[in-house]
Amino acid sequence: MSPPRKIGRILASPAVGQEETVQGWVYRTRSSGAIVYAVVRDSTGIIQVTVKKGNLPEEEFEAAKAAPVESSVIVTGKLFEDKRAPGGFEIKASGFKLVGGAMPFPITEYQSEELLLDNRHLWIRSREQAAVMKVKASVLEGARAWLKANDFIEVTPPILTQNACEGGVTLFKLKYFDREAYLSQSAQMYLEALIFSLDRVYSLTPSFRAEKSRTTRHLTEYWHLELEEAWTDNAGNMEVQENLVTAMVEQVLQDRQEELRLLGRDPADLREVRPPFKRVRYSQAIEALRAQGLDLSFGSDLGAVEERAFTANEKVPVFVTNFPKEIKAFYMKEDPEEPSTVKCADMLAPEGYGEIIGGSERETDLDKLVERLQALEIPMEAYQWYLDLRRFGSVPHSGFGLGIERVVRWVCRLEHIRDAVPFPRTVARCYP
RNA sequence: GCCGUCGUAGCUCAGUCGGUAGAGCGUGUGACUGUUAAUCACAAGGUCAACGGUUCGAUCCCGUUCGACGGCGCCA
Repeated sequence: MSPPRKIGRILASPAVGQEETVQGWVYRTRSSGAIVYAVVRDSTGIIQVTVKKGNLPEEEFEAAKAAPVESSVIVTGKLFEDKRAPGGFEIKASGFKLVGGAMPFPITEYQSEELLLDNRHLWIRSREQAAVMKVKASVLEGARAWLKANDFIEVTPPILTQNACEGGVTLFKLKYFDREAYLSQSAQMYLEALIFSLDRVYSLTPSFRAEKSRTTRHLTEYWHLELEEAWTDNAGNMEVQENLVTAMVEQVLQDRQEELRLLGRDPADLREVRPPFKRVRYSQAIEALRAQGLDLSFGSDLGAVEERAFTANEKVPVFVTNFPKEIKAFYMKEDPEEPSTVKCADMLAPEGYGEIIGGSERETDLDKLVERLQALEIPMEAYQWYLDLRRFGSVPHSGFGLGIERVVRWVCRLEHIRDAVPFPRTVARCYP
């Protein structure tokens, strides 16, 4: 016997008059005396089940009448087309089996953000949350498919580390037996080591940042797609970035248009995402923003306000390149054509969603690296293995890190990044 | 780290110019054979975040603490 059809399948190819079985959860019930209307949901959709007294055993009718929201049920009955039913079809129940009852569901009509976050383990049953998770799966699928097709090898760097990759960024410290260690905030240095045997590598790992950031684009734990390739300069790496992001978006467009619409994102917006993306030098960006009336000088970083102003009217991501050396990480390569800047690129999502990728060509000169580390007063002991990479057959190489949830936030038009992950970890929340 | 807003029923909120509190939703009971976040009737449900101060009297005024949310900086 074949398994019962999912609701989405039943609605996509309705077999009117045929008996169907639905395994799902009570989404909503209404009762009108001897008729109970139970809207049932599963992972694919919702359908109305009409339960009439007399059409099924008395105790099953009573069970349907009393079933609270989110009770799990198995319903059997024939499918009918009916304009009065939400979605246009309904199942007239000949059987209604209560599998698991439910307490009064804490999430009802109007709810505060706090309650929804406290009850995240239940809130993820909502259609919006489910849609986001499906889009995210397609983003990851699209990324992996493109990377495989382009000869990037997935590697598995450690999460426990003793390296503070970017100096300034705060780390989660933990006890590692009788020593200290940190949760990784970036796999970059490990990926740099791996290119010497594998050439083109990437990793998909959680990254952890103990930043006390209260914003709509920061998580303390997020999924980080990092990539490193040997024999490539910053310009070549930017092509990888725009092609990869385009592939992610294309996969979403292929699989998840219905979910996008549910979330309020018009798929047509995303069809405009194609390489090449616009490239703007930092100095030009500053000028353009000044022309808009913003008060900026060369050397100040682009903040949230500036990023928003710069990309508000874009439909496609934009690269900003050649940031001043002082405001960027120690491992970024100086640009010989403009030595006050480094060969780096930030990819900014359109519509003001902000940075989704930070990438650069890496400094290969050992002395310059040491100099930068000293200037920033970064303790050198933990970096000896990293400096070794410049001592043994150093090659030009470039790479970047991409925040998966930031991409999902943009693609799904989410107000807050925490909705791009089922159980968000932020500065104020580590539960549930 | 900085700035701001909020905490009253299970939930969303109103309210008390300082005299111990109300609505809607949800829940319970009953009615209803075509509902669309159904409707109608009745009922239960409160240490007004915690602690301290002022006061005859504080949920309300003042202070402290805790919690939550929003924004900045920093980043992906």
